[in-house]
Amino acid sequence: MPRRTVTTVQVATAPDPGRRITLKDLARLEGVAESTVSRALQSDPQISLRTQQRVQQAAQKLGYVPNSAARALVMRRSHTFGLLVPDVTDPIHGQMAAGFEQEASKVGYSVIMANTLGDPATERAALQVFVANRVDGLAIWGSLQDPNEVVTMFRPSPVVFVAAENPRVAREHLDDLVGSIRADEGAGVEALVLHLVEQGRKRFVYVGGQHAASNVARQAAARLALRRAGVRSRMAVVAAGATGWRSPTDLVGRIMAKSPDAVVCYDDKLALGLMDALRTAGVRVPDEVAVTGFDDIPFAAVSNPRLTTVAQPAEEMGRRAADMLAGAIHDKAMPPSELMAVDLQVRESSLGDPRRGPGSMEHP
Amino acid sequence: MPRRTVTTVQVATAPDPGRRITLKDLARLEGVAESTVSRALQSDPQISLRTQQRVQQAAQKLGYVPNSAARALVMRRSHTFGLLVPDVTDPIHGQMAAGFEQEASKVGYSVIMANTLGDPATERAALQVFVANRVDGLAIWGSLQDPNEVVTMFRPSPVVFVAAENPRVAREHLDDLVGSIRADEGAGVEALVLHLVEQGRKRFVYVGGQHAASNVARQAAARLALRRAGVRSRMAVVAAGATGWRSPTDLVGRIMAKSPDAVVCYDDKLALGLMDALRTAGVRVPDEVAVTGFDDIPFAAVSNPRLTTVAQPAEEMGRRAADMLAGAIHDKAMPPSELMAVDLQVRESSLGDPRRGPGSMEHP
DNA sequence: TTGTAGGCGTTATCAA
DNA sequence: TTGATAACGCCTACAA
Repeated sequence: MPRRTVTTVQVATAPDPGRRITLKDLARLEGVAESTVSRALQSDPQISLRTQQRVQQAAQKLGYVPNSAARALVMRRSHTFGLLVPDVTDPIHGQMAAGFEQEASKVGYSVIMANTLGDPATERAALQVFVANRVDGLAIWGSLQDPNEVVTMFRPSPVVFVAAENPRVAREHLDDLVGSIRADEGAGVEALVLHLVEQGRKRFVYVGGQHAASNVARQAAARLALRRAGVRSRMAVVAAGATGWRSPTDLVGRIMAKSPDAVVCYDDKLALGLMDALRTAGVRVPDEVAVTGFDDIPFAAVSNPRLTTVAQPAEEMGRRAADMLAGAIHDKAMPPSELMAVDLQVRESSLGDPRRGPGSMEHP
Repeated sequence: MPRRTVTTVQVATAPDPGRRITLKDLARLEGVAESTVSRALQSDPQISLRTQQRVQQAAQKLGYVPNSAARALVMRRSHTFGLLVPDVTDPIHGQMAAGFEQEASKVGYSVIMANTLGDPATERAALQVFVANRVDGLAIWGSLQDPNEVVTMFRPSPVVFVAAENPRVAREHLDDLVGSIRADEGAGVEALVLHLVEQGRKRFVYVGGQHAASNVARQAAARLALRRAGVRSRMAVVAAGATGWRSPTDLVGRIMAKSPDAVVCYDDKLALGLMDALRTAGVRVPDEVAVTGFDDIPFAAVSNPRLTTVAQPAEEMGRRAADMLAGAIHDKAMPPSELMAVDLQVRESSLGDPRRGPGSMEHP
């Protein structure tokens, strides 16, 4: 390769290669004090406009990026939120995480995310990491831990429990550093059950998921709604355990043993998997049994048959969580609880009257 | 409430309420030097076992958690990875994120996550946050930015591009701070096309997604495979744009205008949405047209008909990304590129020979 | 309008 | 085996 005349601009006091430029470097290079640089970068009006511009331009040119660890240390603010979810693989958690991250970054916070995978030890470890990082706020979707402990652990940072139908959160009204954001599961399940009853369904099976708290809530709500609707026959309950993603073939037997005409599932994943298993078993949905879900993940709208479900505004809930945290940090207080409206999505999987034979919906 | 005898252990020099206990507090309380505490907590063998235990117990009891900002500052290590994904709402990205986070935390790193939502400005902002946080490594799924710039920006921290069929990444072989993890899309698409051809399919339409690079790659691979398989008729291409989640009804017309008997979709989301739209339009899958996806998200296995697709090991790819970063930090070098095997999942949506009328699969 | 100095909570290098 | 002490990079009184 031929030699060329190269004009290399050697920076005066070139910092170690690989070392990132610091505020001090900038100060030295511009011949001003560190504090001046710091203030100039914050556009502090007590610094002359000329200096501000000069410094800012230099910073720009040299690619200066403030070190947030240093800043966090002195400001006692990490500008970071923690986010604890059971499993981002689940679309509903993904949506929540996306909404949370989006809003957080909009209001100036970055987010450290952790998956618990339903493991208490993992969750404890994650919480530890969050305090080590001195997160300014924490959002938890379906904690396994005792909320009291968590809040105490993070005091004085605010904590918001999302989708927490956890009675402990609601009841104990800890202090104004705890918030909770819930979807109105009761109303959702009631609307769902009413719809099914209107369609002539009578023999209900509830298929439970693994999330203890909200599972219990939905199940209880279903039972209550049935009583209110005047359905006399007892609702059967089948536990799905930790399965619930792919076809839960083994469930079909247990469910069909109850000879139901409506199967209310804990969530959409479970319902979609179940519909697949039912198809394999030769059980027609909705003609023989109606199947419903909860969440309204995107796939519920395109399954065959399309899934009747209760839409939970997961993304919005994530956004609100971030907002609440930011608000709490600013105002030093938080609304203890927020209830989000849910929305019944009636689709093919629950339509048609079982008494009148095959439903009117086509789903070739 | 009756008064009770309460035994309150008043800590000697109680720190400000709300202030977290520091190493200095611990030192004062235990009557030793800060450095001793620091070493004791690290189980430094040059500290007597007795002191180690004493300090560790005190730390435990007082709930001391080291401040990672302070540590990061002095260690010049944040023990943090950055993760940039287009959209965690997408199961395939969620899986990748989950795998990445899981492995990262296993090897001692926490992860700051950012969604770009396909917006270049958002991506730039996120990258800025990552350098501000001095992440020790960065994983990017499908960057919009110029890889060169990104790597320069983060030097000397390693960067790995995941699922990057980005020619710039592959070609330029920047330095040993860049890695790339790709699924073998070419092989996957080829297997897929061959399977379709074997089933007697002849008239192909490729439906493209929005991710420029890998979309082009899959499309080219499909065309090549067809040629190799000796199919003479030209493969038509339809662009799906940014839609692709819910039923892309408008696509159906454009696709069916080509009167295909096989529709190869960019990914599963698109394929599942399309199958729904086809059903609405009265087009039978797979009898009239076969439909295939890419990714093998969980829902592909339970759709009706179940979706033939190419399984991409997203979670594993996420884990490998974290491993590569950790390895690179340790060894100061990185494998430039890693190719992961994909796996053709033949399911109902592509079965049956269109020449022999309705396929043998039932999907009521 | 700008500079000086102290400290945020750790780790690491010296001495003792 | 343990203690002082100086960084790490930044912010903010307080001086000048």
